[in-house]
Amino acid sequence: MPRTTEQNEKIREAARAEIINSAMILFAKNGYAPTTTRMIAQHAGISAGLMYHYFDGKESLLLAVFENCMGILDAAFSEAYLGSRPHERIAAIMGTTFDMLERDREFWGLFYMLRTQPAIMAILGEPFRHWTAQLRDLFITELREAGREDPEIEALLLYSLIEGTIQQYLLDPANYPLEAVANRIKNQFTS
Amino acid sequence: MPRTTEQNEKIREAARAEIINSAMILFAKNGYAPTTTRMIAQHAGISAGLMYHYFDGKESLLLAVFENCMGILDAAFSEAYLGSRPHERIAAIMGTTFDMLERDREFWGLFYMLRTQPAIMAILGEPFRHWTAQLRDLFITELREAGREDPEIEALLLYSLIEGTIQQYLLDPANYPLEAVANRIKNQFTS
Amino acid sequence: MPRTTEQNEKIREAARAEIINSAMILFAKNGYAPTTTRMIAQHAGISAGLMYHYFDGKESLLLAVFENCMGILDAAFSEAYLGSRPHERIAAIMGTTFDMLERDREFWGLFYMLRTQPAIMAILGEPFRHWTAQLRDLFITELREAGREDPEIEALLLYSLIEGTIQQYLLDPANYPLEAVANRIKNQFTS
Amino acid sequence: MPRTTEQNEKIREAARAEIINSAMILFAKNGYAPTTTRMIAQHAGISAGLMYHYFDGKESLLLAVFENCMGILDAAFSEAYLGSRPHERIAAIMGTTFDMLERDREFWGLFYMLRTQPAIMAILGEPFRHWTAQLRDLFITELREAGREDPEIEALLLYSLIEGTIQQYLLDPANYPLEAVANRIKNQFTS
DNA sequence: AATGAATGAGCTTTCATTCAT
DNA sequence: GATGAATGAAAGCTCATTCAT
Repeated sequence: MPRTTEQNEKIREAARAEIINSAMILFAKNGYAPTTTRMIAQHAGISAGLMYHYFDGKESLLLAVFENCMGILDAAFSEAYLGSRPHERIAAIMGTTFDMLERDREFWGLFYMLRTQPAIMAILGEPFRHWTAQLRDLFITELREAGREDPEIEALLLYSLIEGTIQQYLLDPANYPLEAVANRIKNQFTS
Repeated sequence: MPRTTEQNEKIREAARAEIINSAMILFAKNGYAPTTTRMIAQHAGISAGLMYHYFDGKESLLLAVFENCMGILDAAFSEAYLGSRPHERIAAIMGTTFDMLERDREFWGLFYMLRTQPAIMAILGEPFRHWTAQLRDLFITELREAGREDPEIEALLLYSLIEGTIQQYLLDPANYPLEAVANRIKNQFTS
Repeated sequence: MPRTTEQNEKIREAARAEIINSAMILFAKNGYAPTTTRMIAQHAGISAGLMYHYFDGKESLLLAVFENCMGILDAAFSEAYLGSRPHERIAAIMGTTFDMLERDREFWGLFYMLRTQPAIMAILGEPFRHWTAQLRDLFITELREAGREDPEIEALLLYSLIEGTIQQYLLDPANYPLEAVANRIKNQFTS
Repeated sequence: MPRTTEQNEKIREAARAEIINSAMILFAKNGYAPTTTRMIAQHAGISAGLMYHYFDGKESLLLAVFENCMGILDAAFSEAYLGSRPHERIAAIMGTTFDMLERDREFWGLFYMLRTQPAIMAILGEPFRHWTAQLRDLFITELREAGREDPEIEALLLYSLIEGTIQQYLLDPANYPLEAVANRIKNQFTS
């Protein structure tokens, strides 16, 4: 008895997700180039060839991985945004960010690994810049409404602080006083 | 009659430098893995095999490249440090950093590309962490002498600001107001 | 629909055998080092890469070749042993050996080529010494039961005669009176 | 002051001998293919390029090595031959052979390694066969003069015994009763 | 005679991808 | 949808050999 279209769709979706998930884990651990498609297939519990039913190739999978990253961040930031009141949004987003950072370092390692690769940015640079701009605009709006002067520059500073902090934390998580730094940043921008 | 040791030394030094330089340019442009040893040799104007007279292999060359990067930064920062008076050192180092950034984006792209690659940090992580710690200590000393309270945390914030700013500038150099941001940071930490 | 495990097993076994066979022929003809993996693949009628699905590398293939050699000899000697009565076993084994020698010189050329290579004996020396010892013990038992005095030394002499004869035959098969020599040895040890 | 022709000749001869000697040692230890010309040059204490003033290439050096081997054997056998009386020559040559074997295993390992290599025998097979024939003829003459019947076959048996014994000794020198075997062979052929 | 920097062909090996089943 | 045998381009690397000095 052949499967129904619906069942097939479910299988497809689950398999796709599993492949992306495996790729994320392995890319984060080893980097993009050193991770072979076979490693991904094995980790996902499928055969080497099946990957090509779901993705056009390794590069296509990479794109999906990056989109997945941005999707995860979007969801988290949207939730933080919607769940917070005006003037508290920056704090909410920062809180979410640093919570995620502590919970899932690999995710952020992957994220920064991807965005510093020339080959990857050549493909994904534009969507990423757009995504960045949106978040920055949100900061600007919040800072302006909070009555800060020069909110454009302030937003950039805030963005730099967050990114820089993430990177330094990742360099040596055991010894970095993430909480103290996070609090200091929050105080500075949400007074 | 064979060349003198001195002549050979000159040849060797020039060739080594040329190879490292070519590798830096190509790694910065394409990333480490996508850059082949043949590409490097061709760019350096030498044969494919000669690279292996000078380096044990591609990984060994990468190490040399990273050391070269740190050497360049050390030289620049040392000069800034020695050429400035106490209380002005942070400003001097920041000035040097942002000047270098504008003059040679590729260099910084390479630098951040290297330090976000798991495979690379597995080799170079320790020296890099050490190097980072030294710079941070310099910041702490300066901030303490300037009478700032909590200089340890402040130093981390400063470090984050600089790193984050560099990365955002690199994401979209044409539209990033580097000077304005740099000035703002300087004002904040050298009041 | 994918192949069944059984089908795959058949394919694998056939391919493995074909690769080993090709390697034996080419190693025998050219020696180990001068035979390239490409030559083996071409002779086996497969692509250059497929060899690496079946063997870990060239050295691993060499090991398989040697094991195959010993397996062939074991099978032949076992048959000779089981098919002969006590006191006739030495003659049976010698007969088998010299028959094989005339039928397949390359096989023996390969065998002696392998066991005189230092790099190869570094890997295969131990199993080979063990294999040799077993055959010698069989000789000793037979000679003792035949009532010869000093069967240990006699066994060594017999072994030397057989090996030395094989090597001299291989040096110039057209002119070597193998049969006469073989008969003489048989007479000497099975009187 | 330039060197005299004579001095040059001396230097040349010494250098040639040193290169051959180094090659013998390294070929014996590693085999022909795995030994690089650089290893030989280094062992001989000369530069990589200089070897090509003395030999046309690696293969040419190999030829010289084999000729050197045969020369060493010739010298030893000639001495044994000339220093012994008729009817004692086989004993003398065997004595010399087994003495040399115990004193310099590597030499014999090299010798058998070379003569079992197809690539080498393709070049050196003919001279070697000739050399072998001469020794065998000497055996025949001696055996005939000693009144043995069928001296041609006896000579082949003797040759086989000697070669086979050498090879088995080399396989496991520590445990092989060389002296006992040698005595037994001597008794058998010089009664 | 002597050096060692330089060459480049060709090696083993890897791996994204295809395809018969 | 699923398998894994098969492909072949291209990678890193070695090494006999050449050549300017």
